[in-house]
Amino acid sequence: MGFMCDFCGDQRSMVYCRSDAACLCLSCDRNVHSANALSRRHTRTLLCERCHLQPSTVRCIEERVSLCQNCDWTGHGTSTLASSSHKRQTINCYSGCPSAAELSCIWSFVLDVPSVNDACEKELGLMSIAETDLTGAWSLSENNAGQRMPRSTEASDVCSREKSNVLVGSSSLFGSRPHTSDQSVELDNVALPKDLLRHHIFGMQFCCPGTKVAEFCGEDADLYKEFDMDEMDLNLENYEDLFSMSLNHSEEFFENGGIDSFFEAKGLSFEDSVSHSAVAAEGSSVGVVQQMQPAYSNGASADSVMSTKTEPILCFNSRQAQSGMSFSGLTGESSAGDHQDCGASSMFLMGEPPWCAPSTESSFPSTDRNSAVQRYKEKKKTRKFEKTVRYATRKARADVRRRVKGRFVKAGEAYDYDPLNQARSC
DNA sequence: CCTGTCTTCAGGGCCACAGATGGGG
DNA sequence: GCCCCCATCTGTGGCCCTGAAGACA
Repeated sequence: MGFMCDFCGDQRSMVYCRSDAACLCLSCDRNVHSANALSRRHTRTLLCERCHLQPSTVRCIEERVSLCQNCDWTGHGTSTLASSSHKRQTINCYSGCPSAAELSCIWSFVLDVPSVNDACEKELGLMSIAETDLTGAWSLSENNAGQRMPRSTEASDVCSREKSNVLVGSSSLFGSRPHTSDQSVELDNVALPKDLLRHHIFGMQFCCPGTKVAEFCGEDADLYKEFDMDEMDLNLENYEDLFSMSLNHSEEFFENGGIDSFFEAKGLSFEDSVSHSAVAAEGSSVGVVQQMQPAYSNGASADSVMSTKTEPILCFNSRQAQSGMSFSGLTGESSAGDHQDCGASSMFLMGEPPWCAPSTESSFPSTDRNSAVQRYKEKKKTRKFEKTVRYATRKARADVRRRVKGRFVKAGEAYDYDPLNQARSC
């Protein structure tokens, strides 16, 4: 790894692929990762512009430089440094083969770099995307209180902030960024790049077996093929059971207690989205899909965001759901490592981000963060780790089997616990 | 600040037995 | 190739034990 692209050795390296442990220029990144479905799943992020060795996790807005955790910590971590108050923005990973326009949406600052801009236009080309009416039932969660991210941008810059929120994206919509449920931002009020939004929408639909890209995308279908996640093995055992519900019945669904009750009835664990990523899904008012899609399949281009050994446990933000059926994130028992793949988002889960020195230099309100951490801990405490039962018959038998101190006993022998009678024989 | 004690929590093991699996005839 | 028989393996839930981690004096 170094300053030059590991693949061509000719161009300046711009992105870091964790899966390949390689630094690549944009053109090689696209070439290498468009080879097959598996390579498209590799998550990449910008390369640290200081050490040129590690993937960057944060961009210092003041210095206009992308930094890895180490360099960020070195440069900003000490509260005595003036730079410690620099406003920083989380950089997240992406996968698939995004166009230059999409990259510029994900990393709004990318086009600040002339070489990147040139490479984008030259190697990738800009794609024209028809306007699509996407207003309506979408809602996206804002940053978690624990996030350091776009809060650092000025409040007056609503558009850019929301752009960052949503698009920094692979981990905003796709990724592992935690969020709180009570901080929703309606897209109606936000100027979102619609092309990328379409990716989120259709990318999710792609992953739904049987869904035809063309049905939704029309002549733009090709554009979204790169985000096609048909190959993904979702292994969602309760898929049909969960999502066979038609959106036509969504009103009844919510009247009956919404998603909480639904998950309870299904025997699935339900986690607050605090611990999970924000993944948008279609609202009923979009009126395109007839069935709800498994939100976590929307990992679509985020693929490796949930490095996808995921139990069929979905995270669903009920409040968002009630306000228009917008899904929020999910994965099952995402490990910290899973989140780390996507940059700093996991740090909220794991504790203090490197740049979040326990002092006041952060622009983020500590009370919000503390409350978010508190909520997360409470949720974690009460979280139910459901396990998958492979053989229902064995479970049924075990459920009625008599025991002594929790151990099964032979039929007819003395027992101290009978699941059927809750009685003791001795 | 260090040390010892207590509490809390997570993870693994144990048990019987029906069903799954694989080998041999 | 197909069928049958037999031995072995697997997985199921509740309780207990143990070690790690945190809280507290």
